[in-house]
Amino acid sequence: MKQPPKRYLITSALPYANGLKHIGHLAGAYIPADIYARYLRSQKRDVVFVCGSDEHGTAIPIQAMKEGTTPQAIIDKYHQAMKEDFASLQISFDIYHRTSDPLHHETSREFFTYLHDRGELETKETEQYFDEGSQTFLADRFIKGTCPNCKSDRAFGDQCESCGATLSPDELINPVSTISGQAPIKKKTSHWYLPLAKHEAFLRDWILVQHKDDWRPSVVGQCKSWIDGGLQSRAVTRDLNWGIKVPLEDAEGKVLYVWFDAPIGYISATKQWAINNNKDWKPYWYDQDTQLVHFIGKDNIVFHCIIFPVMLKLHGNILPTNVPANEFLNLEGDKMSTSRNWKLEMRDYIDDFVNKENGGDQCVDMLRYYLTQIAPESKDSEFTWKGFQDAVNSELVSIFGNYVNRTFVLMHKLCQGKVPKFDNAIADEKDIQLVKDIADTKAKIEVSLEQYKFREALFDVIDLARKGNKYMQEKEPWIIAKQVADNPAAQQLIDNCMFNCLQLTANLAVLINPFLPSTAKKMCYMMKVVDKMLDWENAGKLNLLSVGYSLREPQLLFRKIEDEEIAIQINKLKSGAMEASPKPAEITSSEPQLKAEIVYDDFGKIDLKTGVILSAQKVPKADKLLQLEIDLGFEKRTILSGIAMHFEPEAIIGKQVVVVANLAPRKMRGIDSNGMILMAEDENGKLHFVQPENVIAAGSKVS
RNA sequence: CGCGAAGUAGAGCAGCGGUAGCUCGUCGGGCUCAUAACCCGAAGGUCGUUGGUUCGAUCCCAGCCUUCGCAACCA
Repeated sequence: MKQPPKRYLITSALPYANGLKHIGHLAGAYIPADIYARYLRSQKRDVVFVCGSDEHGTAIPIQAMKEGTTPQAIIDKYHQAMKEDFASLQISFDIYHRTSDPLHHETSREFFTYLHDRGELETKETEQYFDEGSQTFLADRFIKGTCPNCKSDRAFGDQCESCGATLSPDELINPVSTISGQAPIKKKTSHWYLPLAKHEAFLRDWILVQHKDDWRPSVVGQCKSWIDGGLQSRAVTRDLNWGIKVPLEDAEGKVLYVWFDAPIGYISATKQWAINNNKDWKPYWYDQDTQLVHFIGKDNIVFHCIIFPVMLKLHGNILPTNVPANEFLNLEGDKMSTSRNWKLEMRDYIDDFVNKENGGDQCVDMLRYYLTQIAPESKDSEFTWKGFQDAVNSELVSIFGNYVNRTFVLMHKLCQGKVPKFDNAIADEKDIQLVKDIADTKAKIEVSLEQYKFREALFDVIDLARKGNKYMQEKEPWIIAKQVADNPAAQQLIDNCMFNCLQLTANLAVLINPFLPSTAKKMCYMMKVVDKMLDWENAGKLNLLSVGYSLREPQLLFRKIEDEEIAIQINKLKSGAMEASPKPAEITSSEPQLKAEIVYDDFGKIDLKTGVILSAQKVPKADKLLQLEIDLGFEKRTILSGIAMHFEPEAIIGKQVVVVANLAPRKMRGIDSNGMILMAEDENGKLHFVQPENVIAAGSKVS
């Protein structure tokens, strides 16, 4: 067995301060990290658990524009809100910092300067859109235009809002600055880049060889994919006036790119924590005997496994020991989405459950329980309200809560509310087995947690309660109680059983503590023991409650979730999504989406001809494209059409079509396309050929 | 298209070369200390698909299909 490391540094992904976070974030990066941190603390390990708000980047000023306020107001608002939500859900950060803090700015600038001075960064000059009105370079998101794909005018420099296509600013037709409304000009700008390719050998060895077996397969797999795909240099600066100023003389108007400064936030958070607690932060980032673990979602793998480690290596820091990235959590059968309002925010749950009269800490633990139980550790998983109800009612309440409750009730009834004596002389196999089960469970949980298998570990805790229920059922002390009047010696059988049941209850408190801290606390209260009993080393012991010690009356650990409650939630989710989704029928009726009026001459420029499809085949390396051979009567030509998703190549041979015959040739996927086929799209997005009513000669004029 | 991950009972997952397991749900029985609960039992799967390697494959190999993801807002 390896020696445990001297200290642990645990990080959760820095949440971006442009909105509230949902339960997917919670399940992916915060609850697992919190469980891990609490587990290590209960073992008295040296552990620091850091997080904070990520407050730079283009999206913050955009959110400010949306809300009609300043970027500073936005980050203040969301930083505060997120901090509160995490506290409500008892995520036990040792510090929740923020990247707008001066200490972080200073740390990031030092980091950049360190790499820059050692020549680890390169500069490149590129042309980017520049808005003369506001005298700023435009981030992708600040450029609006017509989508080359669907012709909608709701396209931005990064993505089309209408068809969802990923775009680059250069692809936009008629780009316009969203700041000034003017057309932007191209202007040269230079930026600093991190040349990742130089570190390929290091990454290969470190990830694909050294961590081949102890990192999650999906993490290693993705890294391999990126490394094999060729590592591109990545810009570490941007032209923006929101962020950390680049600490160089000739860098006016440039800031560090948000992904560069955000992970450094882990370091500055550690520094701030050290200041607050009079500690030294350096060993946590420089001493090889520190275990650094990043808890993130799968979308963040590239930053935490490739880019940030390269930065850390160049800067002389330690590298992460593991990056247990989680997959995604879906909600009631669909992906979570802010724009479609299909989501459950942490705040919603807090308001609807935790802050309700029958809520409180038990509801925090219920959510922590369910989210851990369905954590998307190896593949995407799904949150459903019915699943939440089932998990709480049939596992937390019926198995765990009920075990504790029946133990307490019985102890008060049959043992005068005191911890009875255990007589070894009459111990039987079942007693021995129970003791063994406790020790085994502890060992099993330790193994699971060391491997970041939280779901399995939690299952084993509940399973131990299940075994407790079974033990009690088999011992039937309530039956034996009826014999005591005739045979006083039988009381010892009851005492033995209740002694074990009570010690098991104490053990359950220790084991459940990392997962459901409030529940563990409540159990301590009932057992009249101090929180120190929850130290991990106490798991497996059978003397946690002393003989003769009188315990409190039981209180229920969890309440049931009623059908109405989940019905309300499901309704809320669905009606929220309805409001967010634009109703297609209304749009078409209220604002007929017509383009600007044209004159006949404009139309006359278009030469439409009928044609017949002679052959069709899929274009390699393209999802949507079919390569068509069209007979136009006077000539045959090759036309590419983006209809592969709708038609099988074989099925459309011989079809009549209408072709824009004088469209300028355009190269797609290396093949020249000479014209365009007219298609009609129905309300379902399905495509239909536009064709003459009867079969007519190829090459006929259409007007 | 390519790359990564995943496809096992109604749901959620485990197994990863030797005649399919767990939890929840369903059905039946038992019990009654307990938040109408707990305990026991049963039903339910041609382990995505097609080939191959093997004495033997859910597990190894190859092809295919489906789902999710794939670098600059996003766990």
